[in-house]
Amino acid sequence: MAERGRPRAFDRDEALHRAMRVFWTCGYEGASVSELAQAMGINKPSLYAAFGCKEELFREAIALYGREEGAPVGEALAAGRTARGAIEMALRVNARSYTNPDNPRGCMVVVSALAGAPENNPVCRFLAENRRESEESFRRRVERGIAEGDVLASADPARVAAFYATVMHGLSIQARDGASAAALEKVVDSAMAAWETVAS
Amino acid sequence: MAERGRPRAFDRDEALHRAMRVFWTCGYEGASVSELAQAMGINKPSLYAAFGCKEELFREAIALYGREEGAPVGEALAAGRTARGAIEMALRVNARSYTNPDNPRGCMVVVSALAGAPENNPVCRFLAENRRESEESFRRRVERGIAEGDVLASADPARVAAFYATVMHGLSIQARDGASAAALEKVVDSAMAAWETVAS
DNA sequence: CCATTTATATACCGATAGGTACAAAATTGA
DNA sequence: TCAATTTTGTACCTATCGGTATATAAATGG
Repeated sequence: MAERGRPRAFDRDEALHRAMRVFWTCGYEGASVSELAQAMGINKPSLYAAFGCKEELFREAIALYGREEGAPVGEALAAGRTARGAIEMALRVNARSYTNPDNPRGCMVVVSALAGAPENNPVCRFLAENRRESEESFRRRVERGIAEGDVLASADPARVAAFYATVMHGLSIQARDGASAAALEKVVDSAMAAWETVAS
Repeated sequence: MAERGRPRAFDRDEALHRAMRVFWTCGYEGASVSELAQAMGINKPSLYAAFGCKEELFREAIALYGREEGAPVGEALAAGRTARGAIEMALRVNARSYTNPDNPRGCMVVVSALAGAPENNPVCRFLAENRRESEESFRRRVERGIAEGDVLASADPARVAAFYATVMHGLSIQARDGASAAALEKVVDSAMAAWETVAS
């Protein structure tokens, strides 16, 4: 069970956290491997030995981001007693996260690779798939609301999900552009005002 | 008045159009100067002689984008007889543009440099400023609506502008992720349903 | 026809990109 | 103690990055 060779001298999880912040700040293409290694406090061969390649490191960083910043959103969605309350809480959790002074601005899944060189298309598609899944989770929550009776049976779950996903993604841009937490909360207020019409 | 030396063998405007499409597709960092020159049908020295440097070429491309894709939005804003109608039309014009099969997906100002390497921060800030101006134009249109009596005097123009700017920016992400024109139009329907509450 | 001016294409610049070879160091099992 | 295994740091690889020197070609003014 014990490890055989020379033990790793750095904390893999801590290093991944630091890499995540660099990608979150600079984006996938804007973060160089040298810069990543420096921020992680290791040399490049250690980085490659532990994480494979730049793209694999990025995918692990996104997975970590999902666990740390995305999980509270999923919990809010699940915990809300109505679909409306759940989606509102999910948006508010995001609004706080996007403007948290301890974090880079906006959602890492939105800001780190919206466009890129042709050879990096897999990274862009990976993030797009990630965003699609967020919208899916909104849709499923609306479906659950219909099943539980807190959403009209005539509502179109896909339409509701598309609208609130659009607002959520837009919040990342506003956050990057310097909007305050209070400003984003007001945007959420506005978006929720459409609920009765959107989910009808 | 006549030009003195050897005449330029390419159409500067046509070349700028082609550069714009490359930046729009790949983003600022994802578009290499070699790739740009190839798409423009010229060699790199011609590119540098005509446009200065990569960043200047990008800024000219954004200006061209504003003239071609942005102008109809400004016209829609100005032409609408009410603030509500004007903003709705602006969003619909964008929804069409973002999903136009002849164009790359989404708004070039949103997708081409949301994050980047530290040395490219000026480009990111330039685009952020561009987006801020879009939001400003929404705000001014709401103020005009108050002055003309089609918006309640109690409305908060900044709040209305922030909400619709958020939706507009979110539309770019949805478009990049493959949403259809019809899907984006439905999102606009949903956003407009919030008007009475947001502008009150 | 010739000097001047500007654009062209080729070939190149130093710097950095992502990624790795290699030898020394640090651990384990025997 | 010693072979086997893994990590470490240095130094390096090729390819490409943004950008340019240079010589030639094509125009104008005189």
